[in-house]
Amino acid sequence: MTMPKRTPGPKEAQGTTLAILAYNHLRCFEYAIAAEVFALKRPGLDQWYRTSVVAVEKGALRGIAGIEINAEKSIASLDFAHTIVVPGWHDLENPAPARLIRAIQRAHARGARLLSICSGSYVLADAGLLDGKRACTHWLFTEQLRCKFPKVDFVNDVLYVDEGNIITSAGSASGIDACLHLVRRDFGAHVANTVAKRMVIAPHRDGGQAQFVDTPIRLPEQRSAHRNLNSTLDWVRGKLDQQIGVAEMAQHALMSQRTFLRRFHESLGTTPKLWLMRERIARARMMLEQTEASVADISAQCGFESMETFRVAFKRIVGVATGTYRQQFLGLN
DNA sequence: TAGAGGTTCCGCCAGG
DNA sequence: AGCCTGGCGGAACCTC
Repeated sequence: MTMPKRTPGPKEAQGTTLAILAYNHLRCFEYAIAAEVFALKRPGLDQWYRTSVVAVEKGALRGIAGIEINAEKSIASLDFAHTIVVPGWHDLENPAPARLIRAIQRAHARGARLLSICSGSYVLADAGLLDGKRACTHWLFTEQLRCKFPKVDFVNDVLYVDEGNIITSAGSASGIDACLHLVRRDFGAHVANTVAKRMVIAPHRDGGQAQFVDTPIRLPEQRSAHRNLNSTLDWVRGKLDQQIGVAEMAQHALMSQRTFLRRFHESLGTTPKLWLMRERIARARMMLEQTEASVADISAQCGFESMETFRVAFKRIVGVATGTYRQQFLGLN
């Protein structure tokens, strides 16, 4: 995943009208991801998205595998949506209808946010909204879309790309990561974690889809290495307040440092240091949201050697300063 | 902001 | 021959 260019924080949730597009040949899994995250009632929360399904074509819509969808709203309602979710488009040779493209362009022009899942980025690229921006799509389609839209910087080593008002996600399930990212932006890490917990998934995955491309079946000894790695990650998570180096992690995983780095990258698509930094920052976000601890205390409890290091790392990864982040979160409640 | 010192990452290569 | 592992060295990065 990439660093968000802009992380406006929970205040952004003031505009919570969200539209999920539905069309014939709809990819139901991606549609269901958005419905599960955004449309499900969250009784414990004061604020949540007001979600509706918007039909691109008239009449009952047919998703893949024979599912029929009767959407309550039409394209005209997109003019009132603060956020529009575009599930995977069914056919890269067959562009989205001009009415939809125009509605999406209008929405973007007035500042609405767009989130695409999988090949949904084709629709956004076709609308010209990704020109000059980084974006991603399913790794199967990356080359095709690069040729079709040379002005778009399609990357294939991430789960999603946050370009502020436009978020594009990679292959199908990475839509979950992108949707949770948006929830995190709007309502904070605690709410995003709660949603993830209810869905029984990890609140945040590191690495990209590169790790899923042509991955061979693991040999028994590799599975054993994978188990060691998981156990080491749990071990590290249990002592985030302490200084841990790659050498110690490798020792715990019963591997040489060099092999540990290889296994780590194969499994998580990132480096131990970067992973550890994100784990520390994730804990810091939770503490900023849920406790009144000082920044100095949080810095120490999250394993940062100095407050300065903590502040710089937090700003780099989250996009805003610690104080601003806390203020924005408290301002929501 | 610059620079020193430490750490991490990765390409290369030899050995099993 | 092909694959995996681990050591080495240098570049890049981080921290103070």
